[in-house]
Amino acid sequence: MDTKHRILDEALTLFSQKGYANVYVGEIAEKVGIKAPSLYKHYRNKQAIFDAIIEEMNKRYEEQAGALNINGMNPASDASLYENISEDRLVEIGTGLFLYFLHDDYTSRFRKILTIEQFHNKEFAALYSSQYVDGPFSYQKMLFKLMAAGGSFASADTDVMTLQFYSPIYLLLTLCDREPDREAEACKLLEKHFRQFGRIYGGRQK
Amino acid sequence: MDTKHRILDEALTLFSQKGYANVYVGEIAEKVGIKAPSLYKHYRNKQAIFDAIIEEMNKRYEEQAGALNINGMNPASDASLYENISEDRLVEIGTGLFLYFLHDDYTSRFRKILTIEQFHNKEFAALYSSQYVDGPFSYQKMLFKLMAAGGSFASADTDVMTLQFYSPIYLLLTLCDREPDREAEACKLLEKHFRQFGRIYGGRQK
DNA sequence: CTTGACAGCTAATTCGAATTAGCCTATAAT
DNA sequence: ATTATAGGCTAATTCGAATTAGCTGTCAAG
Repeated sequence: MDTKHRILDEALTLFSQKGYANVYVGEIAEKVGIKAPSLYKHYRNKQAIFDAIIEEMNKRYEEQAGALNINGMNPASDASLYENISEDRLVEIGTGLFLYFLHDDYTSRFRKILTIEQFHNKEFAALYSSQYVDGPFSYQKMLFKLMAAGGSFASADTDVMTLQFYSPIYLLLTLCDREPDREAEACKLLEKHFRQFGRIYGGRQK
Repeated sequence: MDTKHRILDEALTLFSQKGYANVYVGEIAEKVGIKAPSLYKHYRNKQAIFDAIIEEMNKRYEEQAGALNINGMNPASDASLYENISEDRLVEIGTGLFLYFLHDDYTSRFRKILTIEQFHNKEFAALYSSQYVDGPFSYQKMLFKLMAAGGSFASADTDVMTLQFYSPIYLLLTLCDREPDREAEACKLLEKHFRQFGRIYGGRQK
C-alpha cells in the first residue's frame, strides 16, 4: 500500500475512533510514520483526506450494490433460492449479515464515523439510515415476501416481521461496535433469536 | 433559569448536535446572550461546563433510578400489576418507554452526546450500554418473568423474548434521534410490533 | 452613602494545530 | 550524465479559539 493509501487508512481509523475534529493531522502523520507537513504532498489539507474517505466509501458502496444486484436484489432471478428455506439457512443469512457488517474492515470503521457525525450532517444521517435501516429493511422484506410466497413462511405483516427480524441484529451490531468484547455474547443471543424467529414464523421446516 | 443553568442548557444542546470538540465557547455564549469571556464567571473553563453536564446527568439518573425502584424494580412488591396483562397494556408500556426515551428533554440530548463520544471514552460507552441496552433488558426481562409466572404469557427463553421486544424500540429510537421527522412512521410500526408480539407470546387475552 | 461582590464587557494574550516555505535526496526518464 | 519529479524533512507562519486582564455598572447589606 502506498503512502497515499496508508494515510487514508490511518485517518479512517482515527476518525472512526475520535471523530473528525478530534484528530490532528500530526497524529495521522505519526501513524503513517511521516511528519505532518509531508501529508500535504498527498492531500491538499485535512478536509481533503476526509473527502477522499467519503469518495472511497461511495466507490465501495456502489461496487457492493452492484454485487448485491447480481445475487439477491432481483426478486425474479433467484426467487427459488428463498422459496423454501430451513431454519439453519435463516441463521446463516442473519449471522452472515451481522458478521459482515461487524467485521468488514472498511464498512465497520465508516459506520463509526457515520455514528459520530450523524447529528451535524444531514448527508451522513441519510447515509446511516439508508445503510443500516432502510436498506437492510427493504432487502429483508423482499426475502420474507419470497419465503411467504414459497409457503415455508407465515405471511404476516412483512413490515413488522422485518422489524422483528432485523432489529436485534442492529442492536447487537451497535453494541459490539461499542464493546467488541461482547461479540460472543451477541452471537449466542443472535442465534437463539434466529431460531426462535424461525419457530414463530416458520411453517414446515422441522 | 439563571445564567449558570442557561449555559449548561445551551451547551448540552450544542454538544448533543456537534460533539464536544466542534463547539466553541463563543458559540455557547452567543446562545446564552453573553460574550465568551463572561462564561468564565460561571465555569472555570470549557471542560468544566462539560463536567457539570455529566454531573447533572448523574444526579438525574440516580433520581430516576430511585423512582424506578419504588415502582417497577422490585419484583416482590408489584408482581400483581404484571401477572395478568392485556395487549393494550403491552402497547402502553412499550410506547411509554419509547416516547419517554425519545422526548425527555435532558435524556434525549444526553443520549446523543453518548452516541457521539462513545468510541473514544470507555465510560461513555459503558454508560450508553447500561442505559440503552443492559438496563432496559434487565428491566423488561423481569417484567416478562412476572408475566410468565402469572400465566398470561408464554414462558419462552426470556433473553430472546426481551431482545425481540426491545430491539425494535431501540432501533426506532436511534432512527428518530437521527431523523425526527420519522417519528410518526416509527410509532405506527412500533404499535404493530407490540400487537404482533402480544399475539405471538401472549396467552389468553382476546 | 458606600462598599464589595457579582456578572457583564472589550481588549489583550496564549497556545496549539494547520498550513506554507524552502530545502534535500533518490530515482526514473530523457 | 542530467534533470525533473516525488516525497520526505525542519523551520517558519498563520490563524482561530480558549483563556486572562482589567475595567464598569448594579445592587444589596451595612
